[in-house]
Amino acid sequence: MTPLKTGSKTDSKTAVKPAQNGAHKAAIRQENEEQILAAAEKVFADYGFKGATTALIAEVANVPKANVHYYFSTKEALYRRIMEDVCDHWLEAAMTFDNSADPAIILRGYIEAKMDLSRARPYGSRLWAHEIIRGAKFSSDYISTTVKNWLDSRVVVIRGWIAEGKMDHIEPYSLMYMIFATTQHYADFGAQIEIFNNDQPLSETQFAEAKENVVRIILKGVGL
Amino acid sequence: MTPLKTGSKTDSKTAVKPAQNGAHKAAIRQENEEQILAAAEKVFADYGFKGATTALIAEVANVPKANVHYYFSTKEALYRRIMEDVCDHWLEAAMTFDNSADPAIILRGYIEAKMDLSRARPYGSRLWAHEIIRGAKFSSDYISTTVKNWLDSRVVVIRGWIAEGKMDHIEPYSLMYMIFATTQHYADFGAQIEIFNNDQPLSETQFAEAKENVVRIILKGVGL
DNA sequence: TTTTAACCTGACCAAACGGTCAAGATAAAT
DNA sequence: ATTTATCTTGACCGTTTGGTCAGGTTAAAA
Repeated sequence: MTPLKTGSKTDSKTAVKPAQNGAHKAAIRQENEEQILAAAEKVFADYGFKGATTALIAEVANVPKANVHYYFSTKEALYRRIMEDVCDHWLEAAMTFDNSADPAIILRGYIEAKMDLSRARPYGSRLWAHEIIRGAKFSSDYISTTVKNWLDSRVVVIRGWIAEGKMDHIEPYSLMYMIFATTQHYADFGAQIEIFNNDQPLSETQFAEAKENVVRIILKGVGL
Repeated sequence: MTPLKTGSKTDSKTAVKPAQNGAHKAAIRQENEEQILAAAEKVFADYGFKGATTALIAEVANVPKANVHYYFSTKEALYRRIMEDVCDHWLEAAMTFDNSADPAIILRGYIEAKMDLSRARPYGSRLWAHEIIRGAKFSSDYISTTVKNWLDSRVVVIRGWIAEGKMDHIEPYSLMYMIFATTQHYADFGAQIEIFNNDQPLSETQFAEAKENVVRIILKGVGL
């Protein structure tokens, strides 16, 4: 049933890439790390840091448990590494919220970017949810510096729009929390939405419509 | 430091209530159950089902671990019991979404009720979040029957409003998901909001303002 | 007062936990 | 061909886990 993992993997590798200056070893490392990281992201997203087990991560990654510890010294190191990845992706979406264009265009772009991120990397969003629900033990520094600075600067931008009469007088933090909540909801509560949708995941069309609805309600809601 | 728990508790009880037909025993049971349930709700909310430990629940409840198992046979039984309580409270809030009045009044009432519930019982909201993030293992039946029926009936009501021209043509599910997400966010992501709020929990005034902002954005956003 | 039923809990257990390690396998460098 | 460095993993270890239980205490009933 189960083929000889190491053997077959090695064979296919050497067949494709004939040992060019240590490239094979590097490839092995990269592939295993990616496999373990992907598995860990899923398991941590399901059970949180405490509830996740290295044994399950190893099983999902399809490697022996000892190999997980060969590439990542501890469970916490693995968790932190994944949190970094999640934060990097969040920052990418955050970049779309610049100050170079029309408020409606900026907000629409940011909401759509966050919704797309939720759909593309639901495990990352859920992992973040676990992290915050538990009290942001590992990431309070990141939130109170990077994220808070970013958020506060966006709040200034929004206050500017309000002062210029471009949108309604809405407390910017409330608006941003609303965007956070709504966009991440489609990842974090995906299981619930799927049940409501007659046990079917949202289709691409449905998701696109949901995105458009969210954008429309929020933009109109703040007078844009 | 620590007073004799059983002794002092018993004394105060007998002093107040002189053994009227087994009332004392019943009171002990009720008090212990409540203490354990409150502790378990907090611990499960922090760590989820798998991550929570009966030892920690016992510690928070200030009873020996064996006593937890005396009142609740298994960890799962305890978890299910708390989930029932959470669902009951959710149903109460759901009741405010009836069909007897003006759409704006109904939606405002429902949003405010959900926000208030989030603030009054944040642990319940977080527990629910854990449950759904993990894939609704324990509550998929409840969601696919009770909650889905309720939601579908509300969707019909909203479609009625749209047909009558009372509000914009918005996909009702998107709107409801938005309300779910936003109202629960203030409980589930309370730790994050607290950091953004300069490490201070939202004051009553701030929370009231947030509530009003949410109501205004959504009502205006759907054309009410 | 005696009996009975409920409550209480320290001590214990098998299983699962995160993590270690020695010994072997593989591939790069010499 | 040999050495060296990296990758691989079954077996193992101390701790924590959910759950049990015998023996005790307390309060209600007889």
